[in-house]
Amino acid sequence: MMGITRYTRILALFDENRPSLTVAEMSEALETSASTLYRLVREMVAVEMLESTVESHYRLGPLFVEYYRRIVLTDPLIRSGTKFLEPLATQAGVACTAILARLYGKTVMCVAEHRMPAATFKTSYELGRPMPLLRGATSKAVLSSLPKRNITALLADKASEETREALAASFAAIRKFGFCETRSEVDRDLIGIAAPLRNAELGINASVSVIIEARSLTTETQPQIYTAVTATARMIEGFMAEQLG
Amino acid sequence: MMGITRYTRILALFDENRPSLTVAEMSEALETSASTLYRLVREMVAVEMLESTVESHYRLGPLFVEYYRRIVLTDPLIRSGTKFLEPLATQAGVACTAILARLYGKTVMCVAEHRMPAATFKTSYELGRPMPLLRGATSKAVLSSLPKRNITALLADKASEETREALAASFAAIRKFGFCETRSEVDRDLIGIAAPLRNAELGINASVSVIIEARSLTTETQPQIYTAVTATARMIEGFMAEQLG
DNA sequence: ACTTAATTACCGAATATCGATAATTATGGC
DNA sequence: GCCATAATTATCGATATTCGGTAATTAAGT
Repeated sequence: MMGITRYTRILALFDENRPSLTVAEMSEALETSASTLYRLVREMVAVEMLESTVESHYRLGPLFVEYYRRIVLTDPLIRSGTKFLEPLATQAGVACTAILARLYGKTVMCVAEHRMPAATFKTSYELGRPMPLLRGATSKAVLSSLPKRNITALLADKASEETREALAASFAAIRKFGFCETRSEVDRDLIGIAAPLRNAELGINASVSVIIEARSLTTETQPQIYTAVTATARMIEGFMAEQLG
Repeated sequence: MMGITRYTRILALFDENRPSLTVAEMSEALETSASTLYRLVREMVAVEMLESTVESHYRLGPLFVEYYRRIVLTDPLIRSGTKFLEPLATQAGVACTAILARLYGKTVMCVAEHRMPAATFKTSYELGRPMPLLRGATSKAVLSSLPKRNITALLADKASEETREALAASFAAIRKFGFCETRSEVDRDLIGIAAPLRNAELGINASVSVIIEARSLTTETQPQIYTAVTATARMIEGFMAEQLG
């Protein structure tokens, strides 16, 4: 075993379906001696990546809440964009969830969201959940504004020649119209409408989107939603630029 | 250098005042060779604890957003309690911030909050920020419901003999009345009103509080606030107990 | 394209890790 | 509160990894 993966292998065991584990369970899952795991777990508890709880189980610890807070306080996109999500949802004029997502290394992730009480449907885009790169308006809008070489690097192992060309065409369309709309690409009967958002100086490639039910999109609501999304994107970009100082 | 602290020392450099650093800056701050730091940073970028950004700076990465999500989805307290914060704030009937905090190892930390739009004042209790153990209604309420031996262990190195006795008395009072009220102990001219909250089977020791401005607490508003806080605590405990299955 | 800075590769000495076993400390049941 | 049992920590030698200096490579800015 080597490096930081000693620890991240352990962390990866904890998720929605497995909120807590014993050392014996980790030992089994990772095929590593209990002796070693007790030592690693002890280190992780000391730095609060894990916490010891009842019945010799361990859980994720407060370090993650603390560093999430640090990200919220320091990330230029989150700082500039979060406050516009509620107004965007209102302006859209239909039951929707407004989200802010960004490219983070090789994944697109939702970093802030505002769910209207009326938006009762369930979306896959959830705060902190890594999303597919090539499906959904949110992801496509992010990629569309990337320099070509970054796109090729990202897609190198992901897409065939033809899908790559299809994607290039759709990215060109997004750049032309200023937004992207997809239907049922991520969740059945849901539509995503997203506008790209970037700041080259800060190295941020992102998008702002609204997710609505397919039946909410009519010739009447359409223009209002498109305008709201693209206008919000420009606004957030403006605020990010101000933050440079 | 040894163990996990190799990595956490680096993470600790990132905060509100230092959103991003170069390897040279880390090298300076940690008195470690750039050669070593480049290797460690590379590992951390690979697991998304850090992300590489413009001008050879590095930032905190998406792993923390992802694991924060996992905590939100799995922590019994957060799952049971968050939805009661908004009703609590409304029931309190004055401009307030409602928070859910818990003992996490050796620190009390706010794990969920609901700020009323009318609550314009600034509080030190913020999501993810470690709080002092011995000051403020929120922390005291958490400690008051702890078994005596745990309290002594926690206070071992923190308090003198006399403060320990004073604390023991205040904890007894909290247990008797079911809630705790402090004034200007954490933030000047702010009052915290907190009720303890625990579930022994889940090993959770927590509290639910409202923070208000001192002038909001009158003989008229008082009973309503006390009732709302203590009733909410009972309710959340009930929901946590249900989650055991 | 060219210059400079950033990042990775390489390598020997020093150090930490692994995991089996033994010792200690919590924990749960009376 | 005491005892049995499980959980956790300590020990230790062989082995693998880390450190950091320097060289090679890659990326960035002009």
